[in-house]
Amino acid sequence: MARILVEPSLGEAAAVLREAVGRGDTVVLIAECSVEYEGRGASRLGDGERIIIVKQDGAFLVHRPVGHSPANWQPNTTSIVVEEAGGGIVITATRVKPSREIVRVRVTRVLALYAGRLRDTAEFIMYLDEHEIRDILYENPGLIEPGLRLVEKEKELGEAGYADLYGFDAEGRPVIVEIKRVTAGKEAVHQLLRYIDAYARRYGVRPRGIIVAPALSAQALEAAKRLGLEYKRIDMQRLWRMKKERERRGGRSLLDYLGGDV
Amino acid sequence: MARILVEPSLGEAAAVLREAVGRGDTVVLIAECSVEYEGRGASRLGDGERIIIVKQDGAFLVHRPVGHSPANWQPNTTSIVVEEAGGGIVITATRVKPSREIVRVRVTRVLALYAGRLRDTAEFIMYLDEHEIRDILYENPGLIEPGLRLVEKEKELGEAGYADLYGFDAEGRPVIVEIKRVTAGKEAVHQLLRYIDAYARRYGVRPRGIIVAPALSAQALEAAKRLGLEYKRIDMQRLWRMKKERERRGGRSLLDYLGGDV
DNA sequence: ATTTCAATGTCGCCT
DNA sequence: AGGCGACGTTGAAAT
Repeated sequence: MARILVEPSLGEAAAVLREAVGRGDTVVLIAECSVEYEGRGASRLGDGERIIIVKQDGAFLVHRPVGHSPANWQPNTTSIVVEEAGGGIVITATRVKPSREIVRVRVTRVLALYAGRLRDTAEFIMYLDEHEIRDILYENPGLIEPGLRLVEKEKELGEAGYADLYGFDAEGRPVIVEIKRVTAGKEAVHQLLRYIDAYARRYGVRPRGIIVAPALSAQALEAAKRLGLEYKRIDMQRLWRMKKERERRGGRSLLDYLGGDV
Repeated sequence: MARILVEPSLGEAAAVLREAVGRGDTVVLIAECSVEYEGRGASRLGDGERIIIVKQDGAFLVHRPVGHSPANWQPNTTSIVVEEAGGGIVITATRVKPSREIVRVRVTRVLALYAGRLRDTAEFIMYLDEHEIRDILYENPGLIEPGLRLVEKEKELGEAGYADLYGFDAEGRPVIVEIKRVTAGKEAVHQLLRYIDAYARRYGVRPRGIIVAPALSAQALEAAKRLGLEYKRIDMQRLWRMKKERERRGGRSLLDYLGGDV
């Protein structure tokens, strides 16, 4: 059964907190606290009013009243210990695995507390990540260039890594494609260059290299030009609309909707 | 004044929620909901019990009862709109800035609601980030190599970027150092290579290149060897101890305490 | 278990 | 405002 406390005493809050954590329930605290972290790095955060969350799998979060990301956290906590010490509640979340890391929260006042088991079994579905974009382009090479024939996804190129797409253009020259779903920077250019070089070393032919992205930074464009690499702009919104259209109409090819270029 | 509601009606919750959001207060909802997102990507999440947070700067989070990261979120929301529709509350968090993005939550049942203004003005201090490590190494070049003399931090190398450290070894040869505070991969090797090449082009001398990191992946080590680059392992724990020694802050670290009590 | 790469990455710094 | 690189990045997939 869920428990909700409004401005409880620290002792009361500690008791409910300890029991809930022991049962593996979700706990949400609105509380004044300070936080220390030591592990890969180290941090200190003085007193303030925050949202503290202990999840059912031991995930631990301290959120300040502003900002998207937590001030401190612990992803897969091996142990969460609740103690009363020095007129406050001390919550210690310890993780050992990749490296030993500790988050310690000292709670000095509790404004509100929720403790209970949340039921959430729904499936989370994500659309149009890079993987899906690659698949769409692989099946519709005309979106990149007329006459392009793609023969491989994730082409292995030794220590250089894996090229997103590989194929041959209308004139039979090998083509390597690097896809970015957001504005590409120069690291994308250098990544593509590594693939090109690895390919050239292995096959003795320098392939064309094409960066496919919704945009390319000025410096990256400059670098690409200088290095003989190409850039093909792709409209993600349009790709998204085409995907939805295709799903709605029941599995027709994107090529059916190709008026001109993308 | 803070408001806390326990299993309120949807109308009651909506009213409080709307008012709190309008005032720019923090709102924490424990509620059954479904979530849709469309923007750079798109996602769907069916009904389940979750923690919904609206922060004072408009940051918006939907947390499932497990996992460290939010299922859906909105970092810097331009607008948050609360509506009652179809027997539920619809919260729409819209952002326009980098690209138009919408998160829409349909709340079907509210288990608990907190709304209030949280006061948190404390400073967050982060220790041992890459910047600080660079400074420590700059002042203690012997940690990298005996006889090393460092002359510049963040050495500008044109379009290649900025090398972390630059100096000369005991024999007077130029040295470029790339620092990674976690295990370095091959992108670190290639990054260093870019600096080396840029330096060689500009000064007509090929400098030594040293990757300083707590570890180097096998492939990266292979690549470094082949490319004539060097690797110097650095013990982050030791650096941390040196830093504390240097600052003479007094008081032992959390890890020391934990090491003792286990 | 390690390595690699994408991410609705976010965040901060700097131009 | 845009580019760039770090992050206690996290997370997932592949080796």
